[in-house]
Amino acid sequence: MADNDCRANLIAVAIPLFAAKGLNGVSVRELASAAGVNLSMISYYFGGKEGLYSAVLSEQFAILEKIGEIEQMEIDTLQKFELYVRATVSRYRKNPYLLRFYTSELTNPTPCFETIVKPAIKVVVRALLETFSDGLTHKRFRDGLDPTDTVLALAGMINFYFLLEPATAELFDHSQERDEKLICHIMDIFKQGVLKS
Amino acid sequence: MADNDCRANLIAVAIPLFAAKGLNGVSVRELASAAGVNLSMISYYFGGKEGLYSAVLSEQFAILEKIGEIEQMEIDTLQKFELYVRATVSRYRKNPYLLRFYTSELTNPTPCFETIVKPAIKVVVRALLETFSDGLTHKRFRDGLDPTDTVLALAGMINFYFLLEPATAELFDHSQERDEKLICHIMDIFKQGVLKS
DNA sequence: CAAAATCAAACGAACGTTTGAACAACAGGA
DNA sequence: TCCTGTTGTTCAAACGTTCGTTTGATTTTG
Repeated sequence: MADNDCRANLIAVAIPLFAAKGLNGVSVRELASAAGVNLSMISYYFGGKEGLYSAVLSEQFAILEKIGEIEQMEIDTLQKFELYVRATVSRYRKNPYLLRFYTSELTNPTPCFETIVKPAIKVVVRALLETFSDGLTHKRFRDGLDPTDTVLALAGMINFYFLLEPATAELFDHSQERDEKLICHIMDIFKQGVLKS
Repeated sequence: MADNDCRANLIAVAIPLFAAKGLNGVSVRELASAAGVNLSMISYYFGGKEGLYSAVLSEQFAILEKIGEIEQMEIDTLQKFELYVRATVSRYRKNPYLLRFYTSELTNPTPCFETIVKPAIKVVVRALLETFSDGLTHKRFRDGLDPTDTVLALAGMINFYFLLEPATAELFDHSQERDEKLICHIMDIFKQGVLKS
């Protein structure tokens, strides 16, 4: 077995298992046999099951930090918001497990919530809030909008769509082919609402 | 101890415990000692830990079924949507644990997901979809809106706000006093969007 | 006194972790 | 080239603990 195959294998098989069943739903024996390694390797490389879980979460949420860069770009405010939506969709497509860890930690937090998840979420929220205040100074928005409610509304629209997928897969078409339409619809509702003008 | 105190006590203490830690995160000993009863009472009354969890979920999601009634009302389509948002907010305020079970089952499903959670979600989604098609026939909406994306957008805005609370409580004011403002903001964005007209 | 409810105790199974031996790779000294 | 000691990995086995459930006796109820 090559240099870090054992360690890398464990992380690779741990991602879908932890995502599907949560930290308490997977045993070290299940993880080890799925990776084809001895179960003591988990303690050897990660200091225990929670260490492996923590390593998985660090890797997963590192991707999320890049959202902060959008705010720095020299583009229109609404394009920034659209970029955020597009980045979120492609992130969930590339990594179908991130949202599971995301919401699992929100509802049933482990020690990783405070150290890994919460800071990552704050980075995203702060970037969205700054983008909104950026749009306010450019007078792109109508009056009376609350910054918090507005950015959470946008984030909610896109995140909830993927969160609900396990329950509504038979009801709706959640396939990747519809993503472009979905993005346009969400941005349309965000920008213009649903009323007849 | 009165007639069903033991059984009722177990359900009462199980709600916050299961909501916070999930099915696998709570032990029967923790449940029994929190309820002040013998741990064998769980098997006696519910046939096991999963039976108690199933009883809790049945009770929690029974509340959700009432959403279907909104669609039957003889009011304006947009008032129906607002009623849905208001019912959702007051439901989460009255029962702060429902959303935890909701999202916990979505991300880390137990056997209860197929039997209890999924059907309850479908009832809500179907009611929202019918309300939307109701609005289409009354020509209340602008053209080109996708039914699915539109109702999921509304549901996402309101649900995500509460889902994110554990992570953003220090960043935002999630207090009950802001609920009325929140509802108005969400309905405003849903109806008119954010752009300057 | 029968039936239902409650209890302390024990059950076997599964849990996460640790142990000490076995193994591989590789260095420097003869 | 061979030997040898070291270091880093891997392994089967066992560790003590906790798990969910069951048992059989005891108490409460009608």
